[in-house]
Amino acid sequence: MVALDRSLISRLPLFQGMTPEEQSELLRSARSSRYAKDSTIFEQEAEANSFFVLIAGHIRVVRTTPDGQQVIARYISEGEIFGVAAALGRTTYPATAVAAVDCVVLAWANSQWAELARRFPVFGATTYKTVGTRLQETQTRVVEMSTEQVEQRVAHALLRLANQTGRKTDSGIEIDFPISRQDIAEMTGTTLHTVSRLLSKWEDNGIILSGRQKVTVKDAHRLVVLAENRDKG
Amino acid sequence: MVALDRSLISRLPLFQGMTPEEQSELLRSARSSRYAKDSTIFEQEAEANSFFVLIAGHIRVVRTTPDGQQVIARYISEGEIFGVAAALGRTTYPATAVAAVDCVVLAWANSQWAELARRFPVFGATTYKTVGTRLQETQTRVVEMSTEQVEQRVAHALLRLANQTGRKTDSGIEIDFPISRQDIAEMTGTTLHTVSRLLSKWEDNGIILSGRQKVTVKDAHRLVVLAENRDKG
DNA sequence: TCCCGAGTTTGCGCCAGCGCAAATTGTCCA
DNA sequence: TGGACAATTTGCGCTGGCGCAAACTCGGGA
Repeated sequence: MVALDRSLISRLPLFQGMTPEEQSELLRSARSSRYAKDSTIFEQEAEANSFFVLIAGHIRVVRTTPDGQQVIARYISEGEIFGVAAALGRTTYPATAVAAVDCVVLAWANSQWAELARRFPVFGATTYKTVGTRLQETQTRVVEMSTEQVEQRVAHALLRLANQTGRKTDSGIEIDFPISRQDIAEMTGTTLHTVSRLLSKWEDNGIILSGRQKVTVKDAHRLVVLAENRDKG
Repeated sequence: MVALDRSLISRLPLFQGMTPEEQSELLRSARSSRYAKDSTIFEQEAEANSFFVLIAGHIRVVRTTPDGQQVIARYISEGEIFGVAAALGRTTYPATAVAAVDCVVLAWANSQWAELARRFPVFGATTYKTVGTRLQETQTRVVEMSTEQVEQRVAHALLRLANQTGRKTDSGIEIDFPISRQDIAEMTGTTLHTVSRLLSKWEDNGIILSGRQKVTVKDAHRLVVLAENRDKG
């Protein structure tokens, strides 16, 4: 359990449009915890008891196939709600959530969902909207997997990461958490080898900078061209 | 506009748990229409004014890429709600909905959503649950596209169609609406040529029967083996 | 009934990207 | 400071499935 200042959460969009009193009340009904890098918040197939809001850090949501292959469903950023499929009728978590860096998380029991959604309509509405948005995004991903080459998909993935979690540095936009070639492969449906080859090429071309578990986008514009073009780069 | 008997809808799960009076009221606030085979219910990118429930028929939901390629997002069956992404915060439809056969559809103005969800909590709850389920299903599809071979994906797609919309005939389970090789290709991220080759092979092996825009699953069990096996069939 | 066109089948060549293997490099910990 | 290990890079050969092209075949409308 972690003591949380209200100021930590009042900056998050999810809690905008609530009075300070409401924010405090919402906070009181939650329990908060820290998760160390690489620790698991919840496990696929486990009984879903809680839903969560990420206060600080980055979380990787992973689906594992029966034969052990992993696919990254999405990364969760600060202020996002997650583990809610359960609040929408599921009884088990459909994926595993792992802290990509040290994280701070708020959790509520699922049984509180109806009550909270009633008391804080903004909260409920935002959640439904979020789920709708994720459905759209996931369908977009299906379209990409169906119609694009690997190079385009990887370019798209990097651009998305840079937009959502990018941190401006003097050499470009750096992805804000450790991410391996394998991770990128699991986001795009390819192998770490192919990702490595692509990143090497792009680094030679001055489009990105990369190191161990690190990618910096130097020239987003050219990456967009790669992502959209149907020809070779 | 089509005159609708309440008995037409009272059998649908979506309207279970409502009193006959509520059902009638819900019906009165909707407008109903018929759509001929191949006609469009709504178009991708168009302003989203309404959401819908399919009363009879089958609807194909399609996403088109900027360069004109199509991907089938899903098929809608009787009793399902669709075109709701708008009710969840979007202002335009993310896909195009086309009648796969002659259809009967109920429609409500988006502006009625909040009111209806308030008056008929079951209706709202079912919808949110549906969206959650579709998110799961779509993510499953991403996993399949990432980890499975084309043959397995096509087998999975056929099994899903057979389960959801299959009609028992004396020779097996027949998919209940006209579906072309091209359609199956757009569901699985491959080409009609590859689908055709697979179906031919499976027909030779006695697993399916197929004709023009028609597929009948004769031996679902062997299809499951193909869908799950990592080896060749 | 015949004809036309959409839907389907099938052959052939090719290549993007995978699988395997081995070398290389950065990082953390003792 | 020196391993030791994890992450990354890179070479090489192979193949699943795509693209193209052509032939074929239903089914419905004139």
